Parts: sequence; C-alpha cells; structure tokens
Amino acid sequence: MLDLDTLQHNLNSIKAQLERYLDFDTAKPNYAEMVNNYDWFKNISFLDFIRDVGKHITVNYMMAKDSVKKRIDGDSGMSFTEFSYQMIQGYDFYHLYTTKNCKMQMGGSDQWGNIVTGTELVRRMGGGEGYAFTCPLIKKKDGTKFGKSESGNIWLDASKTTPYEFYQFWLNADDEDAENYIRIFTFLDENTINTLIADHKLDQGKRLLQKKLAQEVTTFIHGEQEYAFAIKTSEILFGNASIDTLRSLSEEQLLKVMAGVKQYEVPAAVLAEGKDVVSFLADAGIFPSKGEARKTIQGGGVSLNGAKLAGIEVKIEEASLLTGNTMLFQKGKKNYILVRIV
RNA sequence: GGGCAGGUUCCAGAGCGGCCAAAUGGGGCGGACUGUAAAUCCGCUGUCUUUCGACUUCACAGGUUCGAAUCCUGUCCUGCCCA
Repeated sequence: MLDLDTLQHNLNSIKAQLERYLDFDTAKPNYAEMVNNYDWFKNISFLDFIRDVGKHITVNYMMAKDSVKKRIDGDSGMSFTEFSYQMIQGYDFYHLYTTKNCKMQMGGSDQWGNIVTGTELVRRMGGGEGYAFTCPLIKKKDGTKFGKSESGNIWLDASKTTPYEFYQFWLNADDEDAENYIRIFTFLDENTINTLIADHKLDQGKRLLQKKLAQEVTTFIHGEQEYAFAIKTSEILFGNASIDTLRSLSEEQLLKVMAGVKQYEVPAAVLAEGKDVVSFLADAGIFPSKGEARKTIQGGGVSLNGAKLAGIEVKIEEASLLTGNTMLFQKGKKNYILVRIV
C-alpha cells in the first residue's frame, strides 16, 4: 500500500506521461479526463458502503471469481482487503457510470472479474447497462508477462528509459515476439504487416521486422528526432564504425551521439590517482561491488574504448581516455557506459 | 482463545549439530556460437581479498555446546483447522 504523498506523485507522473498521447484540454469536444477514486471514496464510510453497495453483491458471487478462487486454493491466503478489491473497482465503475455517463470499462483480461462486478453493480444499483472490454495480456514467447514488474522492461518516460535504450529494446525482440509486437504496438495495417513478415522470413538476419517495429514504436513514443538519434547511436556502437571513428568525433559530437547511453561522472582527482579498474568501476557505481566487477572482467565481459580488458590489473589513468575527458566502457556486448571526467 | 504446519541466500525449495556461504531448479549477469535473434553449451551469482583466507548471513532475542540454519526458551509473523 502506498501513502498519500506517493500516490499523488504517481498520479502527477502518470498524467504527465499520458498528456503526450491524450488531449486533456477541456475545450475540446471529446477531451480526456483523469479521475481519482479517492475523491469519491474518502467521503464514504465503511458502514455506508456495506449498507448501500455491499448488499447488492453476494459473497458467493465474489468467491466464484477466478482470481479469488486461485488465491483461496493456493497457499498464500487472501486478505479481506484484497478480497474486497473487486467491490471497490466495481463501485468505481458504478460511480463513473452515474456521474460521467461512462458506459464501458476496458482492461487487461486479468481485470475481467473486477470489471464484471462493476457491470453487475451498475445493473443492480442503477438499473443500467455497463459494458466490459478486455484484451489478452501480452506475453513473451516464453510465456512470461510483459509487465512493469518483470525484469528487462522499459518505460515510456525518457528519464527512466532513454530513447536509445527504448529503441534497442524493440530492435532486440526475438523473431517470434516481434511478429506479435508489431501487430499489437504499431498502427500498421494488416497488409503492410503481412508483407513485412514475409520479407522478414526471406532473410531473418536482416531483422527487417525488428527494425520496423523499433522505428514505429520509438517514433510514436519519442518522436522522429529522438528516433533518428537512436539510430545514429546504434550505428556507431554496433555498426562497422571502429574505435577510430569514435575517436575522430569531437567531444561535443560524442556527447550528442551518446545522449541515450548510460552515463556516469567521475571526479578528475580519481583519474589522476590512477586506480585499478576494479575499484574504479565499483566506486563509480558502474558495478555494484568490486567482486562483481572483478568476476565480470575475468570472464571477459568488460571493454574499455572498444577493446576487451585483458585483466584486473589494468589501471585507469589519463591514457585510458577516449577523448578529452570521456571514456567508453562496455559491460557485456550491448551495454555501453559513458564515463565523464568532471 | 485452542490445535497443527511453517518462516533458509532474487524466487521456488533442500539442508535438520561440525564435510554449510548452504543442494537442485528458475531467474539474473558474463562468455562461445549467431543475426545486437532463438536454441544450445560454458562460467559466475553474500561482502572484502590476486590467492590462502577473513568477515556478515538461514524471522527476531536469548540460551545449551568446543562448535548451531540445524537443539532449547521466549517473541513476532504466515498458512490451515477448530472455537
């Protein structure tokens, strides 16, 4: 459970994100509106609720819900709060139905039970009709969820996932997932997609599908310009460009190209000291511990300015710089890390 | 309130006085192969230490013991059943 301050913060952040895709301008004929169920629930007492709302729904009905059954049959139990959640969400629907003329509730298929409790309340309390619309949850091909609590996820907010990282995420989708994603996450029409998939199959190594997917989604979320930058950065980091190409860039150009790459700052004094790589990486926060930095280096997993680090004895000093005051580390093949000396 | 079963490292889950930083699987990270795929194979996965090793961990607090994740006592928490 989140406290009120956190909730408010989340609310604001979500609205800021949605504003990029929805129009909240009340002057528009069909403007979007964001509501907070705390606004109507804060004035309803528990007694009011069980008397006016609770009597319309039987416990039998609530228990029959799949989401509830699973918990009861499982071994973790279910608190009353969780159990009553469907009533809360159901009442939200009823409230919006009566005050905002809201007729349909949409959600992921795991919300089906909760939404239907709402349509039930709308019917029993208001004598009206509410409608439910759900879509299957998006799964990766290994069956795991594509969700915010999964690892390796991405965010719409550029401060959490830079456009470059966002682009890379889609580019790295595997063939099977890409076919699904392009249908779900882009507005391309059926024919275009089918043609694309057919072309892709001719030479999967070209990854036409992933490229188009990444382009469509990145452009939609972050815009043309950020997409162009993401491409450029990717080309430099993964293309044929050698370390010399990187070296040939001016500091300014480099920073521009690397805008989407993870960056760390290290004080100049540290560089002058000439620390060993392990301490350097751990102290800078690039690795969580020295042990992990050491092991990764020993496993051949760390590169500096494009060249694999030979061993843990390497010292980080002036000569390690790529340009005037930056150096480029790689953790694994795909994770680039730009270190700036400040 | 009573009875029973439990609380182990990211997760699941073994261990039930020394061979335990703790099996196995999953996940994560890295390597090889490749297409910045997939599958497969290999390594790592508490902290510090180049190594030897040191230190902190098995809900919490005490205790028994040369020695405890393992035994005892109390506390807290979770699940199931009864009231």
